[in-house]
Amino acid sequence: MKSQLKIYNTLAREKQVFEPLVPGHVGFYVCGPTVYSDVHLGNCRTFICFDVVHRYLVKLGYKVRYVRNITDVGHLVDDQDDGEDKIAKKAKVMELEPMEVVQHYTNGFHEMMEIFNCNKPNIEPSATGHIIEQIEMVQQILDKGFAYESNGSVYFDVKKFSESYPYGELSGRVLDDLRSGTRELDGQSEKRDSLDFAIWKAASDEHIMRWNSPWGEGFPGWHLECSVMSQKYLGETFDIHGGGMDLKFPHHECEIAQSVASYGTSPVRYWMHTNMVTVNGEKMGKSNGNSIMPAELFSGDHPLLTKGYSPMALRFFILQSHYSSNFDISNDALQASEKGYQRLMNSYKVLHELEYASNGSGIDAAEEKEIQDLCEKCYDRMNDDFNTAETIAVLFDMSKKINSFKEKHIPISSISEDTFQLLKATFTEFVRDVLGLKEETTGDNGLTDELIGFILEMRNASRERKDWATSDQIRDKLTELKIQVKDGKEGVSWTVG
RNA sequence: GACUCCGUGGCGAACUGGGAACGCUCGUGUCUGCAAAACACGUAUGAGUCGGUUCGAUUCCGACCGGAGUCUCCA
Repeated sequence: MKSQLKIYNTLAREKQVFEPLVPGHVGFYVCGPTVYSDVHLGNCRTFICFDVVHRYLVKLGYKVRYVRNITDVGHLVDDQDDGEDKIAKKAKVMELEPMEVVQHYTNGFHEMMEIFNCNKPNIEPSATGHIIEQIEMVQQILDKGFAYESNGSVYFDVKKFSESYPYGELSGRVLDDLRSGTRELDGQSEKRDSLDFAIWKAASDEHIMRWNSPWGEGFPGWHLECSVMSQKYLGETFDIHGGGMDLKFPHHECEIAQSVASYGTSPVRYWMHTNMVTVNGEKMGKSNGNSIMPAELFSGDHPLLTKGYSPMALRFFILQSHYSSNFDISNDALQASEKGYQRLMNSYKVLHELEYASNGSGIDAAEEKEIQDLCEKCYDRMNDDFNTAETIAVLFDMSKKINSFKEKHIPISSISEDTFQLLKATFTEFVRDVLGLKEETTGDNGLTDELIGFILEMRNASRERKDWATSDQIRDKLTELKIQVKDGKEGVSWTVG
C-alpha cells in the first residue's frame, strides 16, 4: 500500500491529501514568464520544480493537462497611471516590433527549458492570443458591478469586492493594512482606491500594442490573462496552480478576485508556490541586478563562479533542496552537487550494465526486503509534497546497493530476479522520468567512445607487459583531459568529468 | 511599520516529540602494480540564544538575537 500524495497548499497553509476534481485527471496551471528579457536561474528554478511536479503526477498515472502561459502584453513597468507596458518599452529600446521582442524572448525561454530537460506543457497560451476572451471577462466583471470605467480604462473595485467576498486570503493581507502602506492617491488618479488594479488599460497615442474594446483602444491588465486562460483551458475550478512566491501578491490574489468576481467561485483547489533563489543571501531578481543567467553558469563567466557547470548539474542541485525553501547559489554548493550528480549517474550507468544471474546460493531475505523498501520509499518521499531532496537521498542509498552488486561485495543472487528488476525499474524511472535527469553526452555520435576504447586497449596491452610507465602515462594524459579511468575487476571503464 | 518564513556539522541540505538522512570535504580500511573509482567504517554528545510545556524537544509554545521574502515590477 503506497502512501497518498500530499501537497502543501499555500491557500490553506497546510499539507493536504491531493484529491483531483475529476478522478484520474489533473488540471495544472503554472504562471510562465513575461517575455521582455532573458530568463535567469531564479526563473529556471521555478519551472524546473514544476516540471518535476508535472512529471510525478504523470508517473502516478494521472492524465494531466499542463498549461503554462506566456505573458506577452499587459505587464506594466509600474502601477502608476502612466505605467508603460514592459514589452512596449523593450520594443522601443530595441527598435523592434513588440511581437518581435515577444518572439525573441519566447524562443530563448523555450531553448532554456529544452536545455534543462523540462517537458513541454500541453497548452502554452499567450495573452495576446486571448484578447477577446479578456475583453469578455472585463465586461463580465463590470456587469457584476465589481469594476468601473474611468477615462477608457477599467479598474477592479477592490473595496466593493471585499464587501461580498474575502480579498487577501492567499497572501494573508488585511485591506486596511494594505491601504495604510500605500501612498495617498493624487487628484490626477483614475482609480477610486489605491488598491484597485487595472483590468483594461486605455492606450495613449504613442502606445503601439492596442486593441479595440467597448471602452476604446487599449490593452488588458496584467493579472487578467491568467484568470482568462486558466478558465478557458482548465475550467472555472481546477486542481493545481503554481508560481513563484513573489507572485502571491498581488498577481495571484488578483487572479482569485477576478475569477470570483466573474463567475462566483474560487478558481484553484491547491496553490503551490516555489521559494526564491538567492545570491549571497539576497533575492535574485531582474530588477535587483544580481541575476545569474544560464549562459554564465554554463561557461563559468561570472564573478561568483570559478568554473562552468552543466545544465544537469544545476537541475540536480536545484532538486537537492525542497522547492519551498530558499535556495542560495554558491560555487562551493554547485561543486558539491556536480560531484553528487556524477556519482548518481555513474550508478545509473552501472545498473544498466548489470545483468542478473542466479548462482543457486539462495536469496537473502533481509537484502531482498531492504531493496524493496528503498523502492517504496521513493514514492513515499515524492508523495510528501514532492520532496525531491529526500528522494535523492533514497536514490543514493540505492546507488550503494547497485555499486555493491557490481563490485560483487553483495552477490546479486542474494535478491530475486523480480526484486532486481524492481530496483532497476524504480531507480531508472525516478532518475530519468520523475527527476528528469539525463546523462550528458558529448554529442559526437560515439566517436569519443570509439577513440577512448581504442586508447584503453593500448593501455591494457602495456599493462599486460607490466609496462607501468606507458600505462600510467596514458592514464595521466586522459586524466588531464578530464577523462577518468577506472580499473575494475571486470575490466576498465571510464567517465568524463 | 504590517504580514510570512528561516537560523541544523568544514560546506550544501533533509526529516523528526525518544538513535541528527543524503551529497561534498576530510580520515582509516578493503580492493589495486600504483592511483582513481567502488565498498566498509569514522567525523555535529549537539541543532541561533534564553525560558516554558513534557518522563523526554533540534522538533511544540513564548521572548530575544540574526537573516530573508512579501506589502511596488519580478519565477
